[in-house]
Amino acid sequence: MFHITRKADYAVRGMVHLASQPADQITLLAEMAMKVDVPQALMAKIFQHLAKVGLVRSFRGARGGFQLAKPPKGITLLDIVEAIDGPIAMNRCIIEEGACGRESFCTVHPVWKKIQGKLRDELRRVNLQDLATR
Amino acid sequence: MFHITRKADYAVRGMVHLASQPADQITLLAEMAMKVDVPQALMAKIFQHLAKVGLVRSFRGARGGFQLAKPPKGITLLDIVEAIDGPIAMNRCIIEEGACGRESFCTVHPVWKKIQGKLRDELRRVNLQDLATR
DNA sequence: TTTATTAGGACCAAAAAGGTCTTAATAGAG
DNA sequence: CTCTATTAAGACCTTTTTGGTCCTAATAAA
Repeated sequence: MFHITRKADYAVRGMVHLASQPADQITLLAEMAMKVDVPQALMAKIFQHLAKVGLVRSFRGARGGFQLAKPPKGITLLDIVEAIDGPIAMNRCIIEEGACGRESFCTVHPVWKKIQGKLRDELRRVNLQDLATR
Repeated sequence: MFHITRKADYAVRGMVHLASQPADQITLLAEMAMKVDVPQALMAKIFQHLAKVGLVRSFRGARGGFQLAKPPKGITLLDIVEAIDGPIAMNRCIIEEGACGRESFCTVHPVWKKIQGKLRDELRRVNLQDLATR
């Protein structure tokens, strides 16, 4: 239908929550999941991945949890959404090189490309500081 | 992953093809499907639907086929994509009213709304005349 | 009446989305 | 050193969506 996935939405929710906490605080997965209304096991998956790509830091063991890896201002909606959903593309043909075979003459191709550029720009313009509720 | 569906892509291809033909010509489904490299049975489904929503006219029986229902300039990418994929929405919460329960306080909600507005504007800005190869 | 062609709907397979569960690793507290 | 709290990793599952086929009916022209 054309929208970000629920996982990406959940990721954004969680990140906004982290951004709303004191910068050096380590937040429990359980608490975060509960606060933003996401199944904890799924939130775990999502944040494991965000940790792997370097958007958050994770700490294991007792007193463990998550915190932002950068100041909120340095993390954009685009970062989060693409970390979870993969690169934003208006159409398959833009990412899967040669998957279409019509690029050479297709008049729509460059249009998709341009629009997707603008969309990414918009998402890049919004950062976690803008979204934090503190 | 965040892109229009293949059906929407196929629809656009077909519509561009129609726009590239003389205005009053009736184009065979089989020809159109072949020319733009789409399975004919699927193309049939897609154009049946485009006919139902009034973007194309269809003619049954011998010498039947399809033609645009309006001048190419009056049909936009947004028209076609939304006819097939449904309304464009950055996030579920924007269309499925009350499906989220967080709208009242969610700081991201209005952001999704704004960005999706811009995206729709961009898609509305491109019409079939721009895309026709004639 | 025959033939060409779209309409409609049932049906199906593959992929993606959304989510759970189990086990391992690890860090801190006693 | 051991126990406990907590994330990591990955297997696994269910539901929904996507992409597609096929058959039968309607219809228009020759």
